[in-house]
Amino acid sequence: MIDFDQIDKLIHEKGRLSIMTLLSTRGEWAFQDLKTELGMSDGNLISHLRTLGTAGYLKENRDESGTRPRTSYELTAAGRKAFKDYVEVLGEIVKAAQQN
Amino acid sequence: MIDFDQIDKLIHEKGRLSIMTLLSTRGEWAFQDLKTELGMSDGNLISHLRTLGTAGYLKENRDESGTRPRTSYELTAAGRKAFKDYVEVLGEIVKAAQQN
DNA sequence: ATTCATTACTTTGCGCCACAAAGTTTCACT
DNA sequence: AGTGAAACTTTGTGGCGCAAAGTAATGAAT
Repeated sequence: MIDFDQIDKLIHEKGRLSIMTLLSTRGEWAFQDLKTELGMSDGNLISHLRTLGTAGYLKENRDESGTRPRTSYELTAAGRKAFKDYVEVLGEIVKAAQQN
Repeated sequence: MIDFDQIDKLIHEKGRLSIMTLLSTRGEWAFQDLKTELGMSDGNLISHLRTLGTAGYLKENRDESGTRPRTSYELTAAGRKAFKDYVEVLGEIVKAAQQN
């Protein structure tokens, strides 16, 4: 049987799942780009980013050099690993569902 | 891009996802069997079943013939369809994640 | 020069809901 | 008769997703 308990609750949520997926497919994302791409409100987005950051799944890179500060985000090694493990479970579910 | 908005929130939750997966792979499940298999508390399990039932994703079959009542659950056509759609999105995420 | 808009966030607050614990009822066994 | 367990149901609470409003700092318009 699939071990549903090993589903990472931090990742298994629409908002954070979409963030993790984006970050896993492209190296770095600026806050505004994430917001535009995902259509999330500022508050919602930052709270999810903070949750993932606290978990050690991503790190923020604040760029003060330009005229405006720009914060961008990328996955840490731990984040990449956690996402990989999570996706593995998804794969099992997909496989199980196809056998009916 | 993957359309995360089409992720069905009713299904996208550990407890209900595990229920839907079980029901999709085998025809009928009794309450007790689900409980044993998933290791969920009675209250949690029934509340999820109720949520899925209200959504029209499953129907309960109450069997009064035996010495004790036994309620078992199975997916409706709508439930099967919803789960199929949900799994499709999962498949896209898995595919996207493998391309890094 | 000063208002207005926009970027780039942060803080606050509400409302829902996952989950467990406790309650209920019906049967079985001694 | 009394204990125990199966088969649920109800209740309560803590946590969290989400949006709306707030803040600060820059840039454009008049």
